[in-house]
Amino acid sequence: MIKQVRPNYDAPIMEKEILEFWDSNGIYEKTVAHRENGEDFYFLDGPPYTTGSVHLGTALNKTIKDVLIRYWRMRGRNVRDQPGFDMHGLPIEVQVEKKIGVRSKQQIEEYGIGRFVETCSAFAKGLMNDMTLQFKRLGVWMDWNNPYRTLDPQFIEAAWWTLSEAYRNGLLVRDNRVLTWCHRCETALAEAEIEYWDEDDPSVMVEFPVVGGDRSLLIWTTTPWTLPSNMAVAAHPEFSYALAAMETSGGAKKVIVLESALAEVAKAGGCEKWEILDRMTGADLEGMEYEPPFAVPGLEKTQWLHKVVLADYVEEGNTGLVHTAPGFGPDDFETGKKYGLEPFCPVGEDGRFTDGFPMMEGKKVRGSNEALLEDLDSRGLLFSSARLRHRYGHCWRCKSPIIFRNTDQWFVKVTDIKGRMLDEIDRVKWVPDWAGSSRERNWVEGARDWCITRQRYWGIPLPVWECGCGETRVVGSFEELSNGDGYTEGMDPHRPWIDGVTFRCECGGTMIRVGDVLDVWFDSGVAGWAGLGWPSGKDGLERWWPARFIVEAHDQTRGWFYSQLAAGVISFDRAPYDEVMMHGWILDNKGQKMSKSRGNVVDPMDLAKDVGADSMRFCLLKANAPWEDTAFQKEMPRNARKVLNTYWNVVNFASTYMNIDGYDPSAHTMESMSVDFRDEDLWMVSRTEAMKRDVENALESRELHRACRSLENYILEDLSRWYVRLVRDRTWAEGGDVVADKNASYFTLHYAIMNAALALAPFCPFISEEVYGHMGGTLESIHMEDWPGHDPGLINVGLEESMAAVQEIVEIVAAERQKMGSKLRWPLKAIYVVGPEGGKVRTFDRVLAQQANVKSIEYVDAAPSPRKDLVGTNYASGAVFIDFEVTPDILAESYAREIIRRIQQMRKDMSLNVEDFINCEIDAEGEVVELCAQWVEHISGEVRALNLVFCDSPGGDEVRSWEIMDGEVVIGVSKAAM
RNA sequence: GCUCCCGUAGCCUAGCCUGGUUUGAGCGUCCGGCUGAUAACCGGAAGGUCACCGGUUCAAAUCCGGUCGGGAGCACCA
Repeated sequence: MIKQVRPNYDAPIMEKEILEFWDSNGIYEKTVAHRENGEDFYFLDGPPYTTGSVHLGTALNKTIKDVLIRYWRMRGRNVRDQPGFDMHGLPIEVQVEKKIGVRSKQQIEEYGIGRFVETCSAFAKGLMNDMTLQFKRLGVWMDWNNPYRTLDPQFIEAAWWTLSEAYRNGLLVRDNRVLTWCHRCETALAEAEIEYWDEDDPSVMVEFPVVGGDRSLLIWTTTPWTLPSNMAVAAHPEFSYALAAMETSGGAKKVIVLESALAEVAKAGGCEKWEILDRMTGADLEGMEYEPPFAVPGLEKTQWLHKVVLADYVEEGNTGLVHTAPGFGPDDFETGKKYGLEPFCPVGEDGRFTDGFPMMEGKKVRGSNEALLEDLDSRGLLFSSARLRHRYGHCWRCKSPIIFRNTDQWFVKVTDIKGRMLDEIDRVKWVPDWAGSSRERNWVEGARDWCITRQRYWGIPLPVWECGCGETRVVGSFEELSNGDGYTEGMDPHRPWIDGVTFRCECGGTMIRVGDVLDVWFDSGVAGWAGLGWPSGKDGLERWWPARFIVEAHDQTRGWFYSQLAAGVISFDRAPYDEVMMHGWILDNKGQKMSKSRGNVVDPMDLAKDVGADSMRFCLLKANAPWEDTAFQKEMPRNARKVLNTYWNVVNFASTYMNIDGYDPSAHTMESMSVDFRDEDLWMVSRTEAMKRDVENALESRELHRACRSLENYILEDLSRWYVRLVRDRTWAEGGDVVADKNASYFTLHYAIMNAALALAPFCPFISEEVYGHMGGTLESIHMEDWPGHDPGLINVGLEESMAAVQEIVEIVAAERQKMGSKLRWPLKAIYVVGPEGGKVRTFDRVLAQQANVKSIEYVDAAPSPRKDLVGTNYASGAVFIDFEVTPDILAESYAREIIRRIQQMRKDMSLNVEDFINCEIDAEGEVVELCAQWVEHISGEVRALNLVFCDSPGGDEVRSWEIMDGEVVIGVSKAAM
């Protein structure tokens, strides 16, 4: 049976009720169970980092997932929809540090690693719960009671297993390299963890006096603090260098620099003239020995120490001679290796000088710049000193400037499996195609070995144990771990507890775990099997793996798309997904990234509170192609709400009258109604089938914006603005002879509303549920329904063309009326449709007459002869002539309709029910009364008046004076006693 | 320097793959209308060098090449 919906679309309240309905009736669980025999479909959720609050981008992300999952369920699939959360890592650690008031690793260790890790864990879980509530409010249906969490022991075991596979295949190695380092977090950082912005730094040229000569090599640097670690000077073998004599502010100098840089160098040194004394190539300089800028006591003298070496990365800028500190520069490190220079790195993990450089021991490196420069200056070695603004890297979490440092780290040898990864990119389906063929491919081609170790606490512990004898063991399961000393059943595998587990080495020594934890980017890379309980159980993997579909924002090209690809190739020699969809970001209205510091953040929860989650979802989806970034405009949610509100109004209209007439949708079928359909009903059915076809095609091609636009167009144009307008009269017709015709319109209206609800269900799960429940849906929830496939046999192109022509003529008539000052309420005498297209229009004769409000329509081959009151207009496939002559009959009908309109307004103002009867008394000028005489019966019928009389002083419950066509009319209305 | 995406009205965009009426919508603005869906709704008007230049073609917003601008990523940043 049909239940009337509440008159106003109050989405926030309605949605809360639906959430409550879902919750207390276990609708989600029942829907999942409903499909348990369907085809298995492994959807894999990319785990959001537990920040505690869902931003618009995350909302879009989960909305896309929810839409597709609901759609697949409607298509009968048994979708695995476990959500995930990324819960380890530096971001949580940094927040916890702030919370408990510590600022360094040393303080954390004093606080106790165990306490610290437990705090991180509890903190992350709390944030996860906050986010879960927000996702639920947005209508996202996932298995919220059973998320995979990267902090779970089972998840950790899966990561260990993957690393042990990597080790077994020679893809996990320890290496000594120069890497980006955060001195505050005291850990290595990956390139992805570095944020760049401008920083003011020294820009200095320093003289390195050549041993046994009167000249100096001139180098340029922006990091004076690396000078104590200088071990060589690099020159390009083919560049041309010059020995030049200069008269500088610091006195007469002889320097060796790149010849082409002489002018710049001289300018920096405050000298206008110079003389070139000699020329040489870089190769000629090789082996030239110089005095290091700082005396470093412990530095072992080797063959190439403090000599000019050759390197072809040297560029033709600055002095052309590059200060080389193998402990602090990736290139320097490589050069050092080539020349047998052991990296000298007198800087600790905390970014302070060690006793390796006693002069500055204990001082922060960047803070030592000035003192070092002063020292150089006092010795006459500072050739020039300036400041430079340049892009500099910073730690993504604590914003400290990063430094380069030479350390031991563990690497996944991505460079060894690059070929396989690229093959897999080709095999996987990417949406859009270029996300894979260009973007992901481009990233993988340029990828370097992946440094997966971090010197921190809150993360998956590196499962590597080492013995002093050089023996290494990589643990791949808890079962293997249980063989260790110090293992206890059910122990938390996090630090510090895991650090207490040791293994007996074959040499008799003790194997101790390497203290590092994993880069959090590695965590989520193994989600595809970690969530399935692998490796401790294999059923899940065999049943579900690999993931059929994943979808994330484009930043995951180098994040999750990549980490999964690498982990998948390592573990299973394939990409762990079949289809990857990429989506864009939600930016602010100017196209800038939303961020707290910019103060331009829009909170999805506010939108849900304001216009409802359905409107929020709909506006995000319809705004743009999913893979494009969207500049969020504040009117977007309001516009989306307008679409849903219009739909709601249609349902309100339909449910009101169907309810009054006791219409039972289950008593009719398309077949049984077929004899009663009017052509406009068949037109509406045709439009409905086309809409379903379009929405389905768009869902299959992941063009969700097109699906939304089809729905919007259907609801606004076809259903609301046209069909409802057409069927109004039929809806309130009364009497036995109109029942069949009315039922045909009800059936069609109901069919349209229900199909719209079904097609809308994945996108706007709340309003569709509410409508379904009120319009006689037979299942407990619309989300258990099957997808409403379309019937091509019901699509009638000819009928649609006819209707389009009629709509066009109605628009023309309306436009011409406006020009002529003729209200739609006043009937027109006639219109003439000229041209061969008349036949098309004729199908909808009645519709045209009614909607344009014309008394007569004539189809003619040629334009009628011109006369007064006849106006002609051309349209797409013909012409229309409108006869604006006002006859007494037309004037009478116009008056009648004006009066009807006023009485209806009064009924409404009096809050009468649609079914109530009234009595009317009307006072008007004699001429008007005369004209209306023949219309009294019609007026009475339209306004449900039992008695309608003209008199001099009208009375009633409500009396009002109106101005109609320059004359005064007084109308009195009373509710009639029944 | 390299790669990718984007550029259509004041704003946000459709159309581009697959060339073909006068480039469509929405928002905003102005004017009007309608109203037994009504704290709604509808119509009309103004507003476009389809970023620019060149090419292919009978025909280019659409295909090709280049330029400029915006964004993202890579490399570099001693």
